[in-house]
Amino acid sequence: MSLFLSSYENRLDTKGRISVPAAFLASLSNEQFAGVVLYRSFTNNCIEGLTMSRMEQLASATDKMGVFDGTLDDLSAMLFADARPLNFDVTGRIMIPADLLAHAGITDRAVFVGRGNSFQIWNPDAFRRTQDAALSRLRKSRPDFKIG
Amino acid sequence: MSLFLSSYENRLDTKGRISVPAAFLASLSNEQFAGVVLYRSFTNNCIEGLTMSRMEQLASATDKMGVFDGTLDDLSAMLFADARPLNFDVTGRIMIPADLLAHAGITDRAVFVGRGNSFQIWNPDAFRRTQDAALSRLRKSRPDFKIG
DNA sequence: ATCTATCCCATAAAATCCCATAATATTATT
DNA sequence: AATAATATTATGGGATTTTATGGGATAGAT
Repeated sequence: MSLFLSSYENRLDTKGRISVPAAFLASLSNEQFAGVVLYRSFTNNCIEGLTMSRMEQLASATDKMGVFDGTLDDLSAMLFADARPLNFDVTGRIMIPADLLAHAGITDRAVFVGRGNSFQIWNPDAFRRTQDAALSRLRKSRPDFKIG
Repeated sequence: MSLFLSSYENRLDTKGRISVPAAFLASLSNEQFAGVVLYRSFTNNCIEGLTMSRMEQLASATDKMGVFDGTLDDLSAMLFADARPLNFDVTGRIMIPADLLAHAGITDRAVFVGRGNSFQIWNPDAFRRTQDAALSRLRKSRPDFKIG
């Protein structure tokens, strides 16, 4: 599966539609379901996004674990109940449900944020704030960190 | 995987394109993704470059966590959000996004600097300065280390 | 009938293709 | 070793395609 990388800011039109970035569409092109699955993040004021096949992976993972782990069971129950499968239209746009937009504080613009195997959708200002906070946290905790 | 070695200074054209050095293209020729992944260096005023397969390694390493609670390591979250996958054009050029150029202070020329498994892209003057500084640091710490 | 979602098409901006040419390096020839 | 011939690499620019976005028309639900 190809990764979700980078961040793309797009606009919601008057009908509430927003273009899924072309790079993300490419990552989703070999999925059988022509769309994405969205749900409210449990930890942030943002929307979480997954592919349908990843959703299915989660289902089979909880099948095995759920009986032994109460917390996991609660979480997955919540996730499945909350999840919204959304089809792309012909030009690759989706309509994000109003309650998700409200949860993320999104009105007219939104950022699609790559997270590797998943992605998030943020209010642009909120995202910038969180990124800055994460960066200074990183600099404080590992001032000498190296990548690669 | 073959290494990124040596440094090559190239010019950005009016459209913002720059040729990836032929030696680096050769190092990337057996990658499935015909391009590179760039991101702002967190520690220097330069751009970091990786192969896509290296990015995928990182993704599978972080895949274990964060499936349910959305928690990723700050570092990998930053990386995924910041990483720019850039395809080569037919002649082996890329377009470096404007914000990366700004971060590295690059206008019309840039140096591709080999770093073994990764590489960096620098403003030529800034690179020379850091190289000189590193060299004199080395000479100070080991007074018997002589070149030329 | 009114709202809402989806299809369909239009358009502007930006990215990419494709070909041409300049610069450099490499090889062959004397 | 010097020079010519050739291949490789870097760069420039017009033409084409992709991408994000806007909006009218159609169909289905309430």
